[in-house]
Amino acid sequence: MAEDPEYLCPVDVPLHHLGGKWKLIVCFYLLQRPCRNGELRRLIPQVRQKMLTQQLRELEASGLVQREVFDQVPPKVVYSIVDKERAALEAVVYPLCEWGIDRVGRHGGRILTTTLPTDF
Amino acid sequence: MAEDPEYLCPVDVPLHHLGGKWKLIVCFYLLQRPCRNGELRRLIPQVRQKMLTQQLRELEASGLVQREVFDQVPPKVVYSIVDKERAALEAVVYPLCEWGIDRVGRHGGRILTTTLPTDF
DNA sequence: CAGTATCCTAGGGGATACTG
DNA sequence: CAGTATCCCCTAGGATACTG
Repeated sequence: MAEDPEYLCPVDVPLHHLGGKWKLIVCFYLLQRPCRNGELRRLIPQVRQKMLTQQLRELEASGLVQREVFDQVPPKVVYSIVDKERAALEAVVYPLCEWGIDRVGRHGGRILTTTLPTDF
Repeated sequence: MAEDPEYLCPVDVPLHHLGGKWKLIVCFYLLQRPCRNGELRRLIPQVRQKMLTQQLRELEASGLVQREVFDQVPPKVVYSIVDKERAALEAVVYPLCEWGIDRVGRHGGRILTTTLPTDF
């Protein structure tokens, strides 16, 4: 995540910005709608708070996710996809989703969550 | 890489099969044309032989890459994308490439290799 | 040429506890 | 609620050497 890094080839770029263990999953959910910290934790039960925070910060540093703090008690923080990056991000995440769905169809496996519950 | 794994969400699937440090990069080059072991090593100078072999084996296990051995001296081994998976793989790798190229255009950075030299 | 076989370490990431 | 702060483990992956 250096200033002006050199990438070996084009796919190297997304690898640097989305390569974390949880980043794509977080983006998958945030693309559906903005989420609070606790929502993301419930959507991704296996992730630890530390990791979630870290990955969110890195996505923020990449300019893909924005963090909005509401100054109130109890605290409220909402994460969302940066508007300007949404289209580009969708163009990369959706094909990944389709590949995933297509693949389990042809090779087996089970996908637990495809869409995000609206009232989560 | 279990038999019939459970995936949290659709992007989780590509994460499991393409999530290695070098897999996407290897696929990027193999999508252009079949390559020998040594070619891949020269194309990806940072990768260690051990890692290259390991990632290739995992791609093979995922049914994405096939390994052809020519029984001759000196040995010749050619890796290539499995025909049936090519279209699906392209549908996911190309958008990643475009995102990469688009992103360095808008945010800075330098991509060293975009296309593979034909006579490599 | 195309790999194994060892050895080893950095840091990614888990668990638990605490705070504004 | 939304996080830090520690501690610690483990394994992905690096370095080096050897082989059919």
